[in-house]
This record gives sequence, structure tokens and C-alpha cells, in this order.
Amino acid sequence: MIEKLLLKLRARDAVSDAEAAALRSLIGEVREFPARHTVIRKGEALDQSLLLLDGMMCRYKDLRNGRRQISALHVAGDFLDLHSFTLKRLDHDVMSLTPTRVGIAPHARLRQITEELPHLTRLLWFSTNLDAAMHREWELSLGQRTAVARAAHLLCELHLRLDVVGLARPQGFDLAINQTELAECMGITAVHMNRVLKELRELGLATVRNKEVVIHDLDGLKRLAEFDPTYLYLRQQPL
Amino acid sequence: MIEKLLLKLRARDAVSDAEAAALRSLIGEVREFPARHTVIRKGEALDQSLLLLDGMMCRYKDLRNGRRQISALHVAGDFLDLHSFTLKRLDHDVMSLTPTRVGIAPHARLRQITEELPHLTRLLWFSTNLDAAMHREWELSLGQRTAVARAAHLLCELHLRLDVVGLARPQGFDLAINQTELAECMGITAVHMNRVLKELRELGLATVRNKEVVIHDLDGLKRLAEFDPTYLYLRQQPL
DNA sequence: CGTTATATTGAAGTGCGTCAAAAAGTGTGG
DNA sequence: CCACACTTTTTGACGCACTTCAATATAACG
Repeated sequence: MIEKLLLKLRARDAVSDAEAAALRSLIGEVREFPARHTVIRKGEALDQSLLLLDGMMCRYKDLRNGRRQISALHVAGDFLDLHSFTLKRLDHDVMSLTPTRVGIAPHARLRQITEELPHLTRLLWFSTNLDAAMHREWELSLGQRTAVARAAHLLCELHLRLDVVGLARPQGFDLAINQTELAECMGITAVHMNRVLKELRELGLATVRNKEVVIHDLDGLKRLAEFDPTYLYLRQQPL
Repeated sequence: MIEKLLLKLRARDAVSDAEAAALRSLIGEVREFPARHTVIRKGEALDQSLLLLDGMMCRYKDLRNGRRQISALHVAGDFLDLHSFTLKRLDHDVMSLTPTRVGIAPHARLRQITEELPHLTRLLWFSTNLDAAMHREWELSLGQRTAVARAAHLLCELHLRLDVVGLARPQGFDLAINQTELAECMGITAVHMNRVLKELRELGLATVRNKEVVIHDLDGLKRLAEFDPTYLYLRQQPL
């Protein structure tokens, strides 16, 4: 159940058997959600955190004019809101993009971990800091990269993150989200997203299809994106 | 020395005397830096974190074309790189914007805190999560807000954050950074930043001068920015 | 009081947005 | 297996927010 979480953590630091056991016992209930279901609403009081077991989720904020910014994408093995353990409520919504399964981690048990397992505590803390590192890279994308480079960068990031948990192929990965949602990650309109994807295709770099990304030229993508995986803090880069 | 840090933390949660003492003893050396000095370079191994005591710093990433994105601004009372405690090295540079004083917190002592003071550990963890929350709000700004709204939002945020540590006036605050640096926070060029500030002035909302921000109409600024301070996680909103 | 950094303005260019419509894909029930 | 409704993708024409380049004005500073 927590295999993908372990893959993710062990790509960054050692996790002892005792710690793995603690993580296993951390998850109580498992729940399923359909695609496009709001799992956590901004502001509600929380006493548990969610571990994504399967599928893809996102976190987003929106403005009154209806424009929405996705601030993070999450894949299997990611905690969706580990930060809610210290924040108690979220400043954003959390929504499923595909059908998903999540494991529920009660804050009471997390608290126990902070009292008894300092190294594991630091690992969990690390994991929220990793989220922040990805936020920073997205800030760089949103503020300074062109839309095409931004798209290329997101594909590189997802490819690597999915690879860490065993969900990527050398030449691509499954991505069951539509162009509107991709556009909301990149701070552009769906129409422009479509043109950007067309350009990536015509450049011979990648094809983003219905529910799949096919990478034709990974090095070219990385070059266009100026992709530097340092911010993902992997011990040794996979792939 | 850690008074501003205590103000910041106590605006969010209770800090016991014992915890305050632990924080006090956390800071060993104090160092000073001139304006525009790179304090931490991306990638270097770190065994200490820095607490900003005075002045303003920023964290940034840049692209090969020279464009730079500031991903966070820091004021007195902020840890600049508490996240380096779990990350060991940073994915970005840290630079002073004004002359600054920083307190040095060795990771060894932080580690001791995680072994002995779980509540304080959670508070420090919270503090890095607060940074992430600000990153998310900036992602929203960069991706979806117009440049004017983005500027208005930054002014609202700084006004509130400075107020928490006693550095704001009802009608403004000191801000000793130039328009180029402001522009690097907002993902626009310095030329456009200048036009945006002109518009804020002409709208009667705020005047950003040399080293000072004068707020003429805080409510108007907040309305334009759609400023919702929830993401700053204050127990009760000051001001 | 000259020298350098910073702010300001103008004119022209471009990346992305907006509006609108058509094409292609997907799912459901008959 | 088709028919129909709905979602998603694709394309075109036009407009605007922001960029770029370049010059001037103003402030900061030794």
C-alpha cells in the first residue's frame, strides 16, 4: 500500500524497517474518489492528511473571474496535504484529476511519530520541503519561462517523478488530464496550451495525446526547458 | 535578538518559555552582510540555517538568458533557509537586498530540537510550510493575476508580514529595494514594473518611492489584489 | 559636483488572450 | 453497431498586456 511512498522516500534517504512499519501503520482507512472530485476544501478544519495511492490529484487556487491556478500536481506516493498536519487547514483546494485511491493518515498518529521517531519526522518534514522546492521551480516557470519551455519543463518533471515511483516508460508516461487542466498548471489559456503542444509536436520533442505523453527527444525537451533536476533532491538521478 | 522570530511564531501559536529559551540558544554567531551580497549559493553543502535579524533578503533562481525569478522575499524574523535543515543544500541562491544581520543556527542544534522538543519542532516545520503557502500564493499571482493586481498583492502581503514583526505603519512601510528587484518578484520587466507602479499611484492606491511604500487606500489595494490573508495563517489577523 | 545607479517615458514589436466556430474523440443507450 | 449528446481538441482572426530598445530625467553618493 505504501510501496510508492517508500520508493519516493528511499530515492532521497534511507528508511529503516521500523520507520517503514510506522508509515504502514500510519495509514488507517483507504478511500476512493472519481475524477474531478474536490477532496479537500480551502479553510476546512483537518485532523488527517492524505497519501495518494493511485491516480493523479492537484491543488489549486482561483480568482473571482474564474481563472484558476494549479499550484501542484501529485502522483502516487505523494502526500497531498502533509502540510495540513502543522497548518490545520489549507489555503487551497485539493481535487482529483483522475479516479484515485488515497490512504488516510490521522494527525494524531503523525504527532506520535514526531514524539517518537525524530529521523522519520525529519523525512516527512523533508517531503513538505520538497513540495516547496517544486513550488519554487513553478514560480520560475510561471514568471520567466516562455509557455513552450514551461510545458517542456512540466513534462520533464513529471517524467522523472513518475519514474521514481515506477510509473514512467523511457519514452513517455500516462497522463490522463486534459489541456484545460494542463493550461491551469502553466498560467495560460486552454487555447494557447493547444498551440504550445502543437509546437512541441512539430519540434519533434513530445506528443501529448489524450491520455498519454510520448517523448520523442528527451534531451531536446530538457534543453528547451533548461531542466535541472536538482530541485527534486534525488540521491542519484534515476533514468 | 530573536524577538522578531518570537513575534512571528506567537502570531501563529503559543511558544513556551522553555521553547523560547531553546530558540535563543539555537543562535550561535551573528553575521552582517552588505546589500546585494550572495549569502548562500545553490548547491553548496549546508550545516546551518540562517535567521534574518534585520534587513531584507530574497531567494531566487535564474535562467541562462539572464532572467531571474525571485521566489521569496524575507523580512526580519524569517528563517532564510530553515528548509536546508532537511534538504542539506538549496536549489536556489539567497541574497541580501539591503544591509542585513543574520543569526546562525547550526543544524546540529536544530536536530537536537527535533529529538527533544516535538512541539517546537512542529512549529519550525510549520514555519517552512508557511513559506510554501506564500510560494503558492505567488504562483497564483504569477499565473493568473494581472501585473497591477500582482503588485497590489505584494504590497498587501508585505504590509501584513511587516506588521506582524512590528515594522509596518498603518499607512505604509519601509522598502529599500529597487524597481528591478520588484519586477523580478513579479515576473515582469523593470520597465513594465515602473508603469505598473505609476498606475497604482494614479489609481490613488499606493506610492512606491525610493525606500518607502506609502499606502493611500489599503482597502482599495486589497480589493484590486483580491487579497485574502488566509494563506499567512495568522491566529487573529492584526491591523 | 561629477559619476553612477535608478526611475521614467515613447514607440514599435510579440506572445498570449479572447471570441467564435468547426472537427475529432468519448460514452451511453437503443 | 449505430445514433446522439457531450467533452475535448483544433484552428482562425483580432486585440491587448507586456516586452524590447532607446533615450532622457532624477536621485544617490563619494
